[in-house]
Amino acid sequence: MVTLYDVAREAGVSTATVSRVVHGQDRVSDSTRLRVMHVIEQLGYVPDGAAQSLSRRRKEIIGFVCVESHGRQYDVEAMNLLYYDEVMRGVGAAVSDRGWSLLITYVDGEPERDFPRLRALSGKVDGIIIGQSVVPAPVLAQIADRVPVVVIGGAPAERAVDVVTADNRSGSAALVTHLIEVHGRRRLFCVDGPADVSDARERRTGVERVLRAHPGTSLVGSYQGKFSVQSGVSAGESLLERHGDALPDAVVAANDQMAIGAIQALNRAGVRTPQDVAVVGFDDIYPGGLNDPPLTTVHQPMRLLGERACIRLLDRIARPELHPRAEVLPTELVVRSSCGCSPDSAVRQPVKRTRRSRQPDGSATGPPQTAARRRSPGPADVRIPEIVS
Amino acid sequence: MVTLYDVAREAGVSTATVSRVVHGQDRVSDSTRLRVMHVIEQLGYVPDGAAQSLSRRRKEIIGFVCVESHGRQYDVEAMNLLYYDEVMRGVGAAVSDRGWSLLITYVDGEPERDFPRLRALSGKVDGIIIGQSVVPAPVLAQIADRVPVVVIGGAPAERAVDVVTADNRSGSAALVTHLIEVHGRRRLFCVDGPADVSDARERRTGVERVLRAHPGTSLVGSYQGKFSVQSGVSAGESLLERHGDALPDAVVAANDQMAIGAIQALNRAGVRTPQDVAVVGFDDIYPGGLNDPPLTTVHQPMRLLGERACIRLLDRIARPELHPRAEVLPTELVVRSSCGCSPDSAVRQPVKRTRRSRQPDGSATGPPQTAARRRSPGPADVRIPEIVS
DNA sequence: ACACACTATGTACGCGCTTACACCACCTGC
DNA sequence: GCAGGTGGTGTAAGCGCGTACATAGTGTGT
Repeated sequence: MVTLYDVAREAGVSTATVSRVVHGQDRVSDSTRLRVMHVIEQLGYVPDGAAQSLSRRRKEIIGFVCVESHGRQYDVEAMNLLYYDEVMRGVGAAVSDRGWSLLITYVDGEPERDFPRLRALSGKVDGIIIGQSVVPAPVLAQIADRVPVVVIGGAPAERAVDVVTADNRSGSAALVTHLIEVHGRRRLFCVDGPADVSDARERRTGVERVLRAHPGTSLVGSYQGKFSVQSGVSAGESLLERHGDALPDAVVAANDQMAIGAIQALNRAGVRTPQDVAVVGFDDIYPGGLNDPPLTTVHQPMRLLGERACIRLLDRIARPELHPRAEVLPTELVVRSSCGCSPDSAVRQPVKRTRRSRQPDGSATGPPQTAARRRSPGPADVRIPEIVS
Repeated sequence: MVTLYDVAREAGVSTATVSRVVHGQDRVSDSTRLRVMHVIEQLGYVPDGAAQSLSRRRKEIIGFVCVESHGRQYDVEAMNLLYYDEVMRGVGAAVSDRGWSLLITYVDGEPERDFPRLRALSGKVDGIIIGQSVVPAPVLAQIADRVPVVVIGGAPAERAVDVVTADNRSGSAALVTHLIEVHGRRRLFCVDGPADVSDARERRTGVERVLRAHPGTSLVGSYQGKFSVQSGVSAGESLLERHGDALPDAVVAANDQMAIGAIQALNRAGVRTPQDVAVVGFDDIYPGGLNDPPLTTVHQPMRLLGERACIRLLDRIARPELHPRAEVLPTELVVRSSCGCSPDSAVRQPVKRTRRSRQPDGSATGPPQTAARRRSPGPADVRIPEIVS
């Protein structure tokens, strides 16, 4: 292994000078610089990351905690992972823009294993990004006590850590408004997410609010799923069993996976989507557009979520005295066919904030600049046309 | 920040003893151990990763290089990433089983940016896993000169680095054999992958070998795509344009994305799959099963690929004197409907090695034990039934 | 009673790098 | 001619941890 000392000796300078050349900030005479650079090239010197971290007292690494459904359930749950993959890419992009690195840790929901893992992680990074409800709150608190933590998803004012989340409530409200006002749907069925996931609760709240504002509409029933395709299938079966005689005219699932599962179950029973029952999802994962029928859903800006979380985290690392904040990112309504719209009228429509949530620090965070700047061009900016259902 | 010294002072012992307690390997008296552990708990001590790495002369981190299509093309290419996400999860699982960590680096094909990034990466990890053709060979060679490197994918005997790959040739051969023998297809069209990706070349070779063995069959034409959905659409359009008067009866795409794209293009022109033209893919990415019609394809064991690559890498790190080897993992034929089979007869069938490839070290590597052990239960083990086309 | 083995613990150095500080040579202005 | 810069470079003290080696303490056999 080639070290700084080897380079220094070979170039006839001190280690300090080599270090200065490597980082190019301090003044070094041109002749010395050239000589040192030549030796570096020739010897193939690459600085040791561990030594740099130790010396700088900063590792320039951030940790990302990923959920991992192990073993048997893996295939069934596969799509659940799509969400985190997307977020991670956002984090990855933001991180490498700044020359930092990304350390991944997988947890599988087994506290015996997960806690030591996260604990060890906190000694290897300068900050951690984690999905909401990936680990229990007390564990999170212990970790957050050691290094800055940003939580992705969840209700804005939830915790004493930074939160970056999508505007779940407005998103599902927009979706239900579309079902009611454009397609005249009246009798809804909710496929909810797990009770301990506040994203899921927020989405349900959005539904209820719209229902309350529209006389003549009602919630026929609901089913609590687990965000998996399989639980969507179960939801569909439960729906058929309990309300087979008087089906609702729309199913609102708390995520795309469950919507896809529900469509499959209905389909098998001869109930057609969207003719008999409209079905909508949430998140806008990739396969949703490939589904038959293509899924109408709410786009959650997963990549941006990751980017913002990363930026927020780096900010906290640079200035630890800052108070935790929440940042709520806008969503988009993605109209495809499973709501009853014709395939031709596929559009994406930005969802406006229905109501500003209170922030932990009392301020109301608007959409960050990058939201608009980074949003992909094209369909997103198309105005919503007259939709013929 | 709480250090080893703080713990030692507080517990009234030396740092050596604390270190021994933390790692639990050397003998320490029970009373001392308990006292130290209590102090550790109380102070919330977590060892500093950088210091450990430096001191041990081993970072216990492995690097994974991920491709990242930036900007505009992002949405279109999205599915391309599914492959690496899956592989990465395999690597992640193997890595954390052993208590090591995973450091992710994204490259975007811009050598100016990529090379310094990889160079820096090599100073932060003990070894690197990278997809074939992610970076040019010379760059790879430079990196491999510094730390052990395992390449995922590619022809077995390709390089002076370790390779872990799926049996592309046998896989595509099995697919084409199925099309010919079960469905009586005779006139094929190939949608190839990029010329510099040897996975793609291998698949094409598999097709040709089967064609040669079956008199009366022929290759009507081919199109060179880029592995993206969009290029699959282009392939379909090109096919219609050039062979519209006498369509082939089957399209063999080098990956699922292009197969999906081709189906879309054919569909728009009123050509039905599989009635008019059968279309098959390769890889078995998740959305393929959701496609309309569900895609017949070859399952590439992406997760296992990641696991094996990781194990191989750790082996190389532990014993650097080992020679590079290639490991070829078996594939499975996944029969769904796009080949012409009925939806009910969906099966997965292990693909046997058609011919052993020569290995760099002269040995012929059979499927590793874990291949069979880890393969998910259920459909994979079902015998292939009589298929009615 | 003494040499020896064995266990429990402490001392101190090195891992490779950064950086505060010291130093030297040379220049400027009075 | 000399104080006071200023630019270029070297010296050396850590950063937090692991561990080889030294040491103290406690048996064991003769």
